[in-house]
Amino acid sequence: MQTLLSIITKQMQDAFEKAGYDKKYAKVTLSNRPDLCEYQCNGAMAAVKEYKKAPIMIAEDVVGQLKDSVMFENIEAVKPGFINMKLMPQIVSDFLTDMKKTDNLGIEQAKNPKTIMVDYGGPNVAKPLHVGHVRSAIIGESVKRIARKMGHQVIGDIHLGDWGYQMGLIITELKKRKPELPYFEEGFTGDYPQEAPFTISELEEIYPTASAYAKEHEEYREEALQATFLLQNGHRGFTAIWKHIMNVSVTDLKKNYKNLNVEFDLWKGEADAQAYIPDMVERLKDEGYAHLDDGALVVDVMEESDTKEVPPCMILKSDGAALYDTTDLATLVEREEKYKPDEVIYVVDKRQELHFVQVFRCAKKTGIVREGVDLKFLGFGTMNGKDGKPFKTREGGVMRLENLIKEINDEMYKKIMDNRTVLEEEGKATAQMVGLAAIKYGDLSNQASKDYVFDVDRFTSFEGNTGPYILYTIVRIKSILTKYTESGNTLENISLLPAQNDSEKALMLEIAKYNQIIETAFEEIAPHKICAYIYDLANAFNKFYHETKILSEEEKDRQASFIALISEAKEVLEACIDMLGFTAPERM
RNA sequence: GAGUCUGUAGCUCAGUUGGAUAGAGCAACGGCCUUCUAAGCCGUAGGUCGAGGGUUCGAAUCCCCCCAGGCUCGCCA
Repeated sequence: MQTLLSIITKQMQDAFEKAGYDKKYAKVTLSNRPDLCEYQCNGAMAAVKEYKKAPIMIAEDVVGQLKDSVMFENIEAVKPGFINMKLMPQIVSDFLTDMKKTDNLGIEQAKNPKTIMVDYGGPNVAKPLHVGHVRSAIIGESVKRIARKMGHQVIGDIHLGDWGYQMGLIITELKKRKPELPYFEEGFTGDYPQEAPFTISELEEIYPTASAYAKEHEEYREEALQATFLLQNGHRGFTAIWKHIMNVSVTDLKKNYKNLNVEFDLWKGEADAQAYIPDMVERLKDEGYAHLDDGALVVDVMEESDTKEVPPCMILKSDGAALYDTTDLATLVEREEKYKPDEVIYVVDKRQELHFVQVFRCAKKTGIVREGVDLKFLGFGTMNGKDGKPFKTREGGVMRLENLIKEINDEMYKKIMDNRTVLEEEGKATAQMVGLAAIKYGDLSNQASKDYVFDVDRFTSFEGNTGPYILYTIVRIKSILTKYTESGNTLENISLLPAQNDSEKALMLEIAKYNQIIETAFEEIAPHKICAYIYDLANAFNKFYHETKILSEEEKDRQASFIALISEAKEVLEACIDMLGFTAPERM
């Protein structure tokens, strides 16, 4: 259904035209002076140049056309030329009633659904997830859910880093430790063991050890590079090890992402792109896009409008090896072939922007993607500690995601047990839900592209603009609804009456913004706008809650209307947090 | 050096794309629980929107120039 804003704008456009002005000036916005009005139009001032009239006169002409409209409780032209509007309570309550009747709380489904791929710029296997991975997962998950809510088909791909030098390092270190394993036996033709020769915790230790050792020892490094080369060229034993690494890692990653309530449709990685590289390289050469420069095979991607030097996109190193430009391009080849996406959104660290500029230009220039495919870079900022520097543990190491989550959950559990008397089991489960909300809301409420400060103390304090505050609001509503039905009432067939006071109307107006907000959040790929919205909505509810005694209301129709109202508020809040990627408990 | 992003209350952040008196939260101070969860609500205080210039009826927002900081700048990913 239409947004409330567009319904009002339509009225305003008619009024502008009837009054003899161009309707392009009839843009209506939310009021920035809630003390004066609910909606405003500033078009009269913009129209001054064209009509050479005082803005207040234009505004009055327009208002004259709307004086008798059933839509407005009050509409007036003010000082320089503002048009201030207050809606009839009936209009607002009717809008909410209509909204409730739709499947999606009024969100218009895309007429031509797009296929959108979300690339999470994947973590490397064999390395534990750390805080750096959390943003990509959280933001990507939310972007995915928002797009789905709008009716698009979305495919999330974790895009693992599973095909580089790191693999060679692990193989080399494993050979050093357990040379007797059959993977290292020349000419071995039997079956390799089913079971991996390491556990996840061993794997997580092997990689950093090997990496550090290689920096100090030249011949070890050479061996690792050689192992990488052999793996990439199909060495049987190494491929078997690689599969073990993948199995062990992916199992562990799945567990971790599950704790974050993050899901991927595809668990593809760089290795999957490998098969597409040779043909792609051949084609780029044959069709004259690629040329040799300093021994490396590159595609120029400079454009005339560039104010700086944009380095060419590098397809093959001078030793003939592929690198990450290559992999990302080959991945696009694969995606074109299998999924034909209309849009690909890369949710990766903003420091990789130049790399993606190169890849996008190269993909378009060489026809790797079809004409019109929208390649988007959603770069996110660094998660910093209180000192403003990249987030570290107290000891100065990299904070593992697992530990971060545990720290938050423990803190939460303590708080819950202090505040309420709940069973241990329920306390634990609630702590997880609230902890996740704290982390995700803390992240998503900032603009993705900016660095932000992850302050554990602040996030676990749970006052003010936080995820737990939102959950708390939902829990309050649930509690009332439960009590209402327990005393023999039903939630069926209750109807919403026009608001009788300011806080009730304010709550209705907030709820009514929902479809508008989600549309904007989708278009701008801006989950933080949803956070800002539900914070306002929660505030509006809590104010209403404070002023209105619902369960003791004696007039039954009025009470039912209150129930219908808060129930709809709950639906909107829950739909929003679902798009942010967390859920609310029954109690907290 | 070049490019790019950022700079808003003591701290952490918004600011509806040029509108009215720049808003929240935390921290500080004061008030509200025999009544639906006080993780809440109400109030006080806190600002030269980094500095300066320009564009116009009107600028945190657009342009120019400085200042400070972050990040990036071909064979790592």
